Parts: sequence; structure tokens; C-alpha cells
Amino acid sequence: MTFNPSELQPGISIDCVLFSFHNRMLKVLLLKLKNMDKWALPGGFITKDKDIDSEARAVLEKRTGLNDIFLRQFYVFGDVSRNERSHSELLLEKGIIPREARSFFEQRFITIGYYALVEFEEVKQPKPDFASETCTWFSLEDLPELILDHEKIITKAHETLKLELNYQPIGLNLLPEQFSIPELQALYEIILGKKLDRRNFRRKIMGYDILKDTRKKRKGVKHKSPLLYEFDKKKYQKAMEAGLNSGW
Amino acid sequence: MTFNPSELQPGISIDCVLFSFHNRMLKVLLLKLKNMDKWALPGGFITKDKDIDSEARAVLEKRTGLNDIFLRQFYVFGDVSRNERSHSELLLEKGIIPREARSFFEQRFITIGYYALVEFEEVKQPKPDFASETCTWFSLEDLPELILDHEKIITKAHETLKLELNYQPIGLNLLPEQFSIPELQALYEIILGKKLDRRNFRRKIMGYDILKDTRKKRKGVKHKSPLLYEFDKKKYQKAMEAGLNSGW
DNA sequence: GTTATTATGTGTCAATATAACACGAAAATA
DNA sequence: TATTTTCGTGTTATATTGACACATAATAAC
Repeated sequence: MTFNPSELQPGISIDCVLFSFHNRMLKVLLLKLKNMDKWALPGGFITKDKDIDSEARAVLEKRTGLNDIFLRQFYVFGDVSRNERSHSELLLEKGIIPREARSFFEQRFITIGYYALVEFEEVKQPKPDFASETCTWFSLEDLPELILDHEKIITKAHETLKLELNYQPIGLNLLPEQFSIPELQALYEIILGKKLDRRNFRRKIMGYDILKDTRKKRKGVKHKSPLLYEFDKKKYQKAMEAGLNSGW
Repeated sequence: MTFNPSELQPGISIDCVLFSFHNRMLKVLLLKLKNMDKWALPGGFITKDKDIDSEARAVLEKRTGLNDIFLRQFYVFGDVSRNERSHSELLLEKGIIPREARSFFEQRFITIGYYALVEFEEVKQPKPDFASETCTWFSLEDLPELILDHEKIITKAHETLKLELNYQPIGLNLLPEQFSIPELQALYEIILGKKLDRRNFRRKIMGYDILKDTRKKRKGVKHKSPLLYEFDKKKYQKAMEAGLNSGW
């Protein structure tokens, strides 16, 4: 890995909060920095002749191998205080960043936050980047120690997810092709951070007419098998454009 | 006005869509560039040791004289295509930007969009910046020709306003201290782009219990005088935090 | 000062949406 | 065969929404 800082927009980075949903938990993809006990969001920089959204997409593709991930900008973190001199010094000291890129990394950085959604099983083997040695999922409830303001970035992404639940196809992008209504409800409960009534949830979600019954059952669960559904993508999309205005 | 590009974050700008509400129209503050027939949003750059939000605030303060304006980030415009070489060349040619700042302006720029809300009457005499000769309000319905992607930025700001109407104290920041319910309704109608039923609007807004009756009437209107209200700021704030979840 | 114009303020009813709540059925495991 | 666990279902009371019409207050026109 070599940096060509001259090809990059200086002082701007991208950080991606990639969410997935597994075992009824919301998870976030994180990278463990080499020789350090801290973790970081997948991120990158902006090539001078590339659109920022495609650079975010590129970051995710490099980590996951997937290139059609649902992606949204959610906030720019631009306080001066987010730049800790000690952080870039440490990276240098540990040999994580090449010496010739020193001045690039020592700049004050403003970072554009993206959140992204992916179906857990689609990501076979997440790949660390040049600065990290591991890349793996963490439950939102149980995050490791993170560099800089990355925890704050995750929190803000989660808040945004909550607000956009009625306007963005979040369920569609986090769940596998087929899923049960209780699974969908669990996703909603985790994003919203509150319990929902099972009967009322079912009635309401069915009322939107965005689910298709597959006439199949989930096998291998040690209790009554739930029926499986798929999203009717066209109707889902249309419902999102209008907004599920009731809110949850 | 002299630029010290060395003190600025390179390649990042700020653009502010400052809304006000006057004569039942939503207005936006624009600047007319010197020697050109195009208008632009108030904007600026980011000093290396300043937070981005305070730089946005500084832009607004310079244009309006006000320093406590309600302000929110809403989007980053970062497509490569938004940078028109011809634009910076024209600015140079017209002598709008100093020759020594040439290379600064010729960079590829990413701009952070902020929307801001102000009570129309509070802004006595908006001031143009070094590159412009006039600074004035335009109705959203009747915008002049704008530079670059500024029209798109305004459109996106307006969409955001619509979405955030239920979560942000928008009425509070756009209306004068005292206002009538029909005025508040007109504001909602313009932001939402649709007519609302007068009786239902009143019932619903009153239901939130965020208005205080001032026991006064608006004088000088050529019809029945409406009663004037004020926002109960504490209750308004609380209602916003919960979200006016029904939506309009 | 009488009339016309215009926007304000108000209430009801029907339809819809929400919240609260309990029990039988299916699948696996013991 | 019994136990455990979660699934699937319906009703009722309450709250919210949408649709709708008429009398009143202020000014302007005559």
C-alpha cells in the first residue's frame, strides 16, 4: 500500500458505519489497528477525481467484496477537537502509516459519515485494510474501545437509522431475502430501542402491503416454525417514498 | 478582503441556505456576484482551527449581523461534476477573486450544506461579501439564475426542511414572537407544498399544547382580525424531542 | 352608514388507527 | 408423551384523522 497524497483531497476523510443484523443483534463492522488495542470504522480518503459517494462505496467494497451496498450520508464530523495529534503520532510510531505520508496524516481532518446496510450472510470474509490486522463484526451493545470519535459516529449513525426507519428501505437491506415477521419485528425493536406488541406490529406491517407470503416455514427452530415472507420491492419502495407516516 | 489560503482547509466550502418567511412566502437569502448575472448562496471556507459549525455560523453572522441563528447541516455535495472549471476562470477574469488566490479557487471543492432559519424582520440589512454586490431575499418560487449546483442545494435544503418539520423547531425559528394560527398554517403549507384543512390544522396544533394565547389581535388586516399566539418554548422543545409523530 | 368582500373561528360525525390484552397451536427436546 | 418455547390470531376501547358549513369581525367601496 502506498499513498499518493497528491491525488487525494486533503483534510477530508470518509467513515462508514456498516450495519448488519444477525442473531437478533445489530452489528457494526470494525477494524483492529495493527499493534494497537483500538478499533476503527472502515474509512478512507477521497481521490480528487472521484465522487464522494463512490469513494464511500469503494471503501465498503474493499472491506466486504460487495459493490451494491445501500449507503447514505448522515453527518459531517468537523469539530477541531476530533483531531488528536497524539493519534497520528502513534500511527507513525507504530509504523502503521508510511513516513512519507506523515504530513498528509498530520493535517486537521473533517470526516464525512456514511451509514450502510448489508445482509449479514452476504459478507463472507471481511478484509482488513493496510493499517489493520482484523476486520470483524461487533454488536452495537458491546463495542470495543474505538479511536478518536468513532464511537460518537456510530451513535449518530444509529440515531439516524432510527429517524429514517420510516423513509428508507432499512428492513429490505438488512434482512435476507426471506424472513419471518418476528425477525422483522426484532429488527425494528433493536433499531428503535423498545419493545413492540407482537399482534399490533403484525397488523400494522401487513397493513402496508409490502410483504409477500412465501408459503414456506423456517425449519430447524426449536419451537413453532414461523412463516417466511419476502418484501415486495416495488410496493416497499413506493411506501417509503410516501413515508410510513405513522411512525413507530 | 485578502485570502490566506494557508489558513484554510483546502477543497472544502460551506454553503448556507438561509430561510425566512415573509408575506406567506418562504424566502432564501442570495448574493449577486459582481459583474455577473448570477446569484449564489452565502458561503465560505473553513479556517483550519475552527469547528465547521462555527464557520457556518460566522458566514451567517457576516451576512445578517445575527449570531444566534438556528442552523443545521443537511448534506454534503461532493460530486466531481459540481466543479466547473469555467466558473473559477470567470471569477478570476472578472477580478472577483484575487490573483494570488487563484490556485486555491481552482481546486476541486466539496461543499457542506447547512440550512438555517431566521425571522425575516430580524435581518435588517443583509450584507454582500467581497465577491458580490447585492444580498437579498428571493422567494423559493421565483429564484434567479444561480451558480454551479446552488439551485440543487436549495432544493435539497427544502426537502430536508419538509422531513424535519416534525423534529425541529422550525415554526419557532421562522415566525416572529407573535403570530396567528393562519400564519403558522401558511408556513406549514408552504414547507409541505400542500393545502391543509383550517379546522383540522387548528385542532391538531392546539392539541400539542405548544401555543400560548396572547389575548391580542393582529391589527390592520382588511378582514376579521386573527388572535395572536406565542410558542411556549419549553413545551415546544419537549414536543420536538418526542417528535410530532403523526406527521402532516 | 350600508353593503360587499375577505379571512377568521368554531363543532360534529364517520372512518381509521392505535393500544391493550390472552390463549391455542406447532415444533423441537427431554 | 410431556415440556418448553415461540408463533399466530381477534376484540374492544380509545384516540386520531378527514371531511365538511356557517356565523363573525374588520376593512373597503359605494
